[in-house]
Amino acid sequence: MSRVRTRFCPSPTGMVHVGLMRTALFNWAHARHTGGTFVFRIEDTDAARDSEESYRHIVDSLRWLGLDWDEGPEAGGPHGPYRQSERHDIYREVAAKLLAAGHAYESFSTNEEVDARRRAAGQDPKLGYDNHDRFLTDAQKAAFRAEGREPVLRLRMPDEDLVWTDLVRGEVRFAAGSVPDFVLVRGNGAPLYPFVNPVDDALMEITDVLRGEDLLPSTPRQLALYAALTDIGVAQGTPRFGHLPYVTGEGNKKLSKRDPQSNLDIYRERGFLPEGFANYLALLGWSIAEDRDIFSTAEMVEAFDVTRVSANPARFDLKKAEAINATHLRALPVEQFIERVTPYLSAAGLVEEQPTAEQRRVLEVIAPMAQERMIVLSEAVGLLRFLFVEDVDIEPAAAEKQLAGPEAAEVLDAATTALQETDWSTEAIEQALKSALVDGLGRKPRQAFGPVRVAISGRTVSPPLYESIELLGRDRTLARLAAARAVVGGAAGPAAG
RNA sequence: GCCCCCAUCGUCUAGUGGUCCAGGACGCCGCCCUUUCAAGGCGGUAGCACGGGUUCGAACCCCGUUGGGGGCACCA
Repeated sequence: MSRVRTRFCPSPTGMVHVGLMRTALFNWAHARHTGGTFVFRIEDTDAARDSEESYRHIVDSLRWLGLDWDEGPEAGGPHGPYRQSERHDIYREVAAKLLAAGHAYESFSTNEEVDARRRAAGQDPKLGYDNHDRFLTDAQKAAFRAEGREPVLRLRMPDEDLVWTDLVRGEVRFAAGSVPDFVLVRGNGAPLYPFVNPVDDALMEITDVLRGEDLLPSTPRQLALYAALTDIGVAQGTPRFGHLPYVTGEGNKKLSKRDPQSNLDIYRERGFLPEGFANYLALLGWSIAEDRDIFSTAEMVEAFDVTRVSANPARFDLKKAEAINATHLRALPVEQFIERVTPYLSAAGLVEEQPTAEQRRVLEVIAPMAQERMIVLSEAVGLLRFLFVEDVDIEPAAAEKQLAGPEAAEVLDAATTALQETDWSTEAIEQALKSALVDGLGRKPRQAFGPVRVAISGRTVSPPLYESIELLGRDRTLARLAAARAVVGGAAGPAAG
């Protein structure tokens, strides 16, 4: 068997859909697993909707996920150009051959005429084109042209069942006659997707076509086209097809472009790790083993087998995606974690783009503790802000929960006293607070440390307390205790005095 | 309407005739740990859509029903 060649051929319109990236991932993994070639092609035959911006966006998304292509835009290759907008001469030539060989014919019927004929025959107009123009005489064609009509080019469908063995679904069969002759080229000469897609696949010698289930009903037409292309020497044969299950959203509907959940960018922006997101995407229809669902992209490549892809639609489950990502996040070496989190902190104005030595020091200490409290990178901003600002804004909900009543005042006062005197090390701070609050005041740990945590971080969730206080330094810590003390109100304590 | 695809816990899946009174993960619930919240550890909840076959034996094979989804353009 020849080397596997897969392709990813999006049309650059609008945003990047997670389902699209799942398709890219599976094609890529299949090529990599088999030691084959991954081809990237741009299907920009619709000038009205395609945009350069969208093209850049797709390229950027592929790179983010780590999906590299062997042939395609910016990589070149022996079968270029890899943008359909630059291949019109090829399509024109192939169309002419198909017409000359009798596989295609000129069709002049308008939709209205087809409709009328269906109705007249007592049939449902939804049946579509009726192959009426298959055997038009030259005189008839000339007459239509004289009327000013421009024919479309249609493929003559074979008179036999169209069957293939789908890589993920097994045998699929469409009965002879159930698919009408379809349009290859418009009246104005513009080639259409059902034509150019197989032509390019044939010319680029694609052996395995993995695509969305939505394209499954068009496969019989492609099979017929392939047969014709093979006959005229444009194709070497018909590729294998594998139809990947839908990615669905809430309910069971296919995740639409309009659903915000379908936009890859929101995951990138929230700080999903590419390897974490790819891991989750892979789980949408594929599994690596019975008892495991965390794996690297390299491990996926090692184990991927298209044949084992599920035919069931897969619901996009944000919770699970987050859990998978959190696992990858925690597994990151600290250095890497810092590197990845820094752009988020810097964008929020908390650290320099190149963190200063002091910022760097703080990050190195806090990173391991922050890492296991986060799901996505962007959460670092909220979690670590208190370490990089002078004064902290206390979240209203946190204040309400921990800074109300005389108990809170007592705790803050005692903590202030204790921290004024102690040595400034994690251990000393721990000792000072424990003896002042737990032993001295007789508070349960959660009541003792809750108010202090809110005072210093402004939130009820923060990295571990003693380490945080140490990093903050005595001055800022005392100032924040005082500020929190003012929020609590009531009897003046030592800090307010 | 026609054609096609799909059918195991709420969700994603493992399972390819016996080792399955169905395994894992997410979620949810409980417990432990504990300096809040997490994380981590332990445990629990919950499923083979239905009906017929085939077979000594069916989650697995066949047929049907029901349910869900998708496609039926001179869009891609």
